[in-house]
Amino acid sequence: MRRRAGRPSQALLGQGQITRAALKLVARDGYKALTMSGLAKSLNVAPSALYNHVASKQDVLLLVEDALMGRVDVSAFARMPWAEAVRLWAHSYRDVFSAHLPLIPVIALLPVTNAPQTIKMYEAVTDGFLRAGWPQERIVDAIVALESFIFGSAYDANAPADIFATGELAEEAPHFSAAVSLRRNPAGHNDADAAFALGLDALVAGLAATLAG
Amino acid sequence: MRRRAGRPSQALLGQGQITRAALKLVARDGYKALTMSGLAKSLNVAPSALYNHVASKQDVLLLVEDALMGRVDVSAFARMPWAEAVRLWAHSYRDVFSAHLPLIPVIALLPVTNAPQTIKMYEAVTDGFLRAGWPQERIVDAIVALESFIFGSAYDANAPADIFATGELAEEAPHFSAAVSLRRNPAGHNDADAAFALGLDALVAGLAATLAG
DNA sequence: TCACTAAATGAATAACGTTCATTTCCATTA
DNA sequence: TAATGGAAATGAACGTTATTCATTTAGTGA
Repeated sequence: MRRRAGRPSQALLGQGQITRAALKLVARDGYKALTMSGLAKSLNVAPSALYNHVASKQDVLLLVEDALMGRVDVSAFARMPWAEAVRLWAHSYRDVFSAHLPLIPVIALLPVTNAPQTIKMYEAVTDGFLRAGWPQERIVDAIVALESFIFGSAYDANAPADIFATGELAEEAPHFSAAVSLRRNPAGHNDADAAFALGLDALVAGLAATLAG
Repeated sequence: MRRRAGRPSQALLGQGQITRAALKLVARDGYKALTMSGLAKSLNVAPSALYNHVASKQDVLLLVEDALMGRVDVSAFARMPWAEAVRLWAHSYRDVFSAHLPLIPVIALLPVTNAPQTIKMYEAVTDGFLRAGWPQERIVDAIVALESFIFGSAYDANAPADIFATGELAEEAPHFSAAVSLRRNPAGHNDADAAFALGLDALVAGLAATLAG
């Protein structure tokens, strides 16, 4: 299904073009606007034409997902101690997908086969774990644990500020309501960032202790 | 919008009935089958009749979500030390929503107002944290961090076994591929459970250290 | 020039959530 | 008893959605 090399004219569509158009569409109008019709229109093409290059809309989401994985910064693993590198990677990972929540089920549930950027990222992270002395057989579990936290935190980063407002039922949950109203964080940090930092520090410290023990 | 008390016959629909029917439908045929038409049919009613008791399908999901929150076991907080209670609660929480992935965006993004079971759960958890000596102003962040990990782990629990199969690109990620193939866990535990246990232990230990420090 | 093929088209379909005018049926009031 | 009011059910309709299919277009190689 790859496109031939020597085909100068009439080369309208391709997976690359579709991916770029989808990214642009999502950046401008969000995922609600990422429809096959809208995508086709942005490429000046009929919706059905997309199906010559892509098997389904899921396929489009996979292409977009892999492209975004290339934006996750793994460079810290090559130049920093493990704990600090994990923190920087996790922050970058969360920030990228906070703006792409609908992709999280795709990442979390679909095989990485044929997702080169995704595999590349995992390789860089694995390298960092190996250099830190992690035993091969625990590395994937550790990465999965960190990823689970990151995905959940990406959701949390998009939660409205009043998500824990108890409303009329406040009297039935006095301790929780009090804890919610006392939740105040350092200037410049919103609630989601504080919870993310707290959990990430705990997770990294706990994993380091596991490795040492 | 509450139903009157003395209305014996003709009492066809109500939020309670809708919630129960939706839970039954999902348990039998999954979330793909939870459509307004299917839900109405299971209640022997026209689809439009549902809108007399519910504003939207989102509303139905909210009702289901709150009902499920009642199934999360928080009893350990009343009878066990903090670390062990958190572990049991987290396991129960993950297990409940592993079978209800489509609800995770709903839980993570929508206010808890008018979700009594949800608020009840948070109150029980908050109580447990208070008894363990946590300062009020950190409790919500700690719960949010744990929840983020739990939601992500619920996704992971539904991932196919071959999710990390690198396929044709294995040569470009040798270290990762090796780590994936060495990922083997004790009998009776699948991969997702091992990663969940590893991360949960690390998170709990790390949070305990934060509290102590 | 002629076939072959990749790729675009436009019409069509089924399923979805949702709206709305209308009707039904019960409980209350006159 | 008869009339009234209102909650709730109906069935038809609408606008989107992803996806399919037969058909046409146009460029390439023989």
